[in-house]
Amino acid sequence: MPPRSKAPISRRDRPAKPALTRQGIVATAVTILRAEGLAKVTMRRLAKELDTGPASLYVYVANTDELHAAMLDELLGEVDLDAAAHGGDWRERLAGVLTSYTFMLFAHPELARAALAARPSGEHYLRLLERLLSLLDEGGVPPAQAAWGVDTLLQAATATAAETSARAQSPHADQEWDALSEALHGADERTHPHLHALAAHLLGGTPQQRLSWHFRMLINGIAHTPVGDRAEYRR
Amino acid sequence: MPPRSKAPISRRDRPAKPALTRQGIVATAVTILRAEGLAKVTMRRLAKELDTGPASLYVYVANTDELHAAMLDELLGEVDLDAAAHGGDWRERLAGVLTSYTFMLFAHPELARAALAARPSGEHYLRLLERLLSLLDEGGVPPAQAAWGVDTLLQAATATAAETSARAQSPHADQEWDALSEALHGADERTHPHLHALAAHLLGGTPQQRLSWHFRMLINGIAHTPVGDRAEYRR
DNA sequence: ACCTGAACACCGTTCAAGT
DNA sequence: ACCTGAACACCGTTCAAGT
Repeated sequence: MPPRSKAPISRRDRPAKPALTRQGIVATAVTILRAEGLAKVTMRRLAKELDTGPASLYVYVANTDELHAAMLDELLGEVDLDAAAHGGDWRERLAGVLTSYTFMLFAHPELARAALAARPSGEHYLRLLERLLSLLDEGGVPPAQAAWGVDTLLQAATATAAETSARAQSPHADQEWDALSEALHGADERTHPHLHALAAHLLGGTPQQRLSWHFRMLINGIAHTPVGDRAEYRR
Repeated sequence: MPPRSKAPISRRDRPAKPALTRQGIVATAVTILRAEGLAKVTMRRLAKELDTGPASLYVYVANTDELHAAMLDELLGEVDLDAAAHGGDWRERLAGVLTSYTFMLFAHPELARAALAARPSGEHYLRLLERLLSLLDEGGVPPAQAAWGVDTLLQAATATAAETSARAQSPHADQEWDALSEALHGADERTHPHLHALAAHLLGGTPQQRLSWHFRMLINGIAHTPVGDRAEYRR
């Protein structure tokens, strides 16, 4: 508890200004994120919201990247760790948790990009890791593979959200996708035979279908690829 | 060839200012990137380098993200498409190309983050896609799996570079990694049994070992996971 | 130790006006 | 059509000085 304030009475006409805390800063940042998006969560704006100057924030937060990581951990609290728990096998439940994680990032998409730069290390992140590891353990996946595997699972989910978000956001992103689509459909059969033949497959499928295949594919790969120096492939 | 200039002679004391072109803009951007990093590649700085105002660039480039994508395609020309071609099987050669791609991004790490937001669609990108598809075809991977698979392979490589880059860059990044390391090693055995047991595995391995396993794992997964609505897992 | 005002050194993008 | 000066509306971070 802080000592009783010695501030002069002349401060009386403002509502009691709450003391700055790391928690309060992060909570306010998340509020702005939900209401106006990550672009508006700047040190200056945050300071204004907290009725102080930007310099004051640096007592509690090292820099913008660290702030983003802390915000992500806060949001990780929303992830449903028991998604698809209804009697499916471990793989379905694992995919369910990952899908819940991905959808959370879809809802706050700009944060996904930031998440690749600065991974969170807060309690919600640890809880998520623990849950993923327990599901892999349940499936009998060897510990070394499981440990490296969770990293790749979260990376895939985060990167997918980061990609999808960017496209959904800017009005220019559509044009870029069109450019790729046109390039693939117009691929020269002689110089790029595979692109030419697979254009439809490359661009096909709904985001949901591709995400679902992606998780299944990773789970298969993780379960069947031993850690070790020598390259070992199945079959 | 442009028409002979009608500019008045009074312009004589400057070295002939080259006409703006998209190619020239991207080339200059890459030069600044190599010399000073992506943070210095701003519209204003680029304009100054090209002896014009920032507004002029918007005739050729829609926005900063699009510029980044074009720069990445330029750098993609450096990727060795025949890496590890010395008689290894298709999987080793595939991993070799992906490693070459990843190392290129390690050298220009900030661009990797940007690459997730705006995928390139230039000739070098198409060449890379074509090569990856041909190797998967050589391995007999079914077309639908190969098409979705290349996306995940490039995503994994790009995301890995984006993560690694951020850590290598900021002086604060070390502290963040330490925070995660400490959190994992200090995980409570009762509440987080798997984290506690696997802390060493989670943090272990060299980046090279993990990357190599990652690619092997993906190749296994892609080769053995059929596309389809029903969840199908091996074994 | 914690907090702050002010400053430093910049940004991306738009738009009306020119050629 | 292409190009531009100027403006709009901002940034992150540091630091000396205060309490």
